[in-house]
Amino acid sequence: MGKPFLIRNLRFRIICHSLNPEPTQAAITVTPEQTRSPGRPRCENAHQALLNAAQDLLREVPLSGITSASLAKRAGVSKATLYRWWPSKEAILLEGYFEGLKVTCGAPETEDAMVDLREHIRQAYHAMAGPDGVIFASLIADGHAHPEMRKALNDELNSPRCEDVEHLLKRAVAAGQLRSDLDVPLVVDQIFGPLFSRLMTGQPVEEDLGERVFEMLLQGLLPTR
Amino acid sequence: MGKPFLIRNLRFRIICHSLNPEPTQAAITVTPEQTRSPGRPRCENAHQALLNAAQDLLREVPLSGITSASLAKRAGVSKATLYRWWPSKEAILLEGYFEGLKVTCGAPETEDAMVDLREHIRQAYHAMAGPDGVIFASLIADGHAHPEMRKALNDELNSPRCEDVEHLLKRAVAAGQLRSDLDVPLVVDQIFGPLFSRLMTGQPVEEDLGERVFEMLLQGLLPTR
DNA sequence: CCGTTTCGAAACCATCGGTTCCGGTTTCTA
DNA sequence: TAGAAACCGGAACCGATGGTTTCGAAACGG
Repeated sequence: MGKPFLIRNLRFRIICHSLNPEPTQAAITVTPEQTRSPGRPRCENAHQALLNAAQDLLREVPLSGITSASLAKRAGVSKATLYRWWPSKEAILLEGYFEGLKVTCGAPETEDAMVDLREHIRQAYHAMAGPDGVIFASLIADGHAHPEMRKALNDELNSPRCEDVEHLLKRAVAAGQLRSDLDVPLVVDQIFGPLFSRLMTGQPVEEDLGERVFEMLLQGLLPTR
Repeated sequence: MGKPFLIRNLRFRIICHSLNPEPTQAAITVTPEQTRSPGRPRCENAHQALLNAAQDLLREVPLSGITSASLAKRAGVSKATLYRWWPSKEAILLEGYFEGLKVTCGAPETEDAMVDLREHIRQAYHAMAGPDGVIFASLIADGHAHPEMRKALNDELNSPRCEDVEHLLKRAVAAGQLRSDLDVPLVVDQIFGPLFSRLMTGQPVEEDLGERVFEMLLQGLLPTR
């Protein structure tokens, strides 16, 4: 309950996310080779095996079917070890998920904010089409029962992504490419809202959904004036 | 797992929903007084007490904190009785939730489809501002682990509401009040998307969110031409 | 009075998240 | 070389929970 919810670290901007095989370079560096404490050093194997197991299981079984025992077993590690390094099942699953994210540091900002915006949205939606979206949805759903998890997901994924889009929107407004009286945060909700509604009600996220959403948003619903 | 997921009944169009005290008239009528089977008659008290307990607990404790035991205890009823009439905790919670919905059969269709649309959206968002929205969100989230629950929620709440809006949209299009080339289902996602994104990420749903969403959708993001 | 169905209480079972204990191992330091 | 310190795996363990079963008692109709 009141337990801390530590994710080992991660400090990078995530935009397009999708579970991918190659691990990211997000390892801790606790002051490089500081007075190494005595005793047997932690077995990095076990650590990585657990994180890999988390990623694998997230892809293979529905979140509700993953148990602490199955995690440990899959990693070939004892449950005790798991709980020595992570405070909860959610914590390790989330860290595994984060570790597997494809970190695509958003379209490299061309001169045209609208181009960036379009590409950004396309990528975000694209990453959520298919099984990866279902995983993300499960985690978000689980956040309802585990506030720390929700916070981590918001802080590390949702908020950064929203801020990026806000930034692009403001650029576009400044360039006169969008209305000057936009309620920017609301536009962000408009952009990603359909993604959530699809994911949370179990409807499919088509590949081109993001583009269609954005196009419709731009034009508006009123008849051409 | 493979258990049936029966909700006693309910066959009404729900538009604006929010837990309210007065129970709806949704009782079964098994062919009025058909050959009454022998044996002790079921205690309607216990039934209603359980449904009430479900509604009360949904309002008082987070979904994840409601247990089958607490339900039974609150209703002053044995757990065995609960499971005699409902196949799972989720089933009774959902039925209790449905029973408590304020059934407001959508704005009585004026001549102006746009007026109806606006009112419709306003009501839907209004019902989700505040604690009722959190309850709905919890149930949707829980649907991720319980497919039958998701289906029930979609069939009884989400889909009908979407169909209503689709209908209104088509009317507005026919009346020339909206673009004729609209992707209607996508517009529906646009309209309710922000509601989901707010609910699922734990952000507040402001009272006027629906109106703002709709207004922005109508105008579009492009500078006035 | 009997058969049938319900009810409540309590015991019961399996699962799961999480902890604890123990014996054994790997490292550092003295 | 001897601790001390930290790690590991295995297994027992705990408490909570969803769900079931058993049993005796009530409520009905015939």
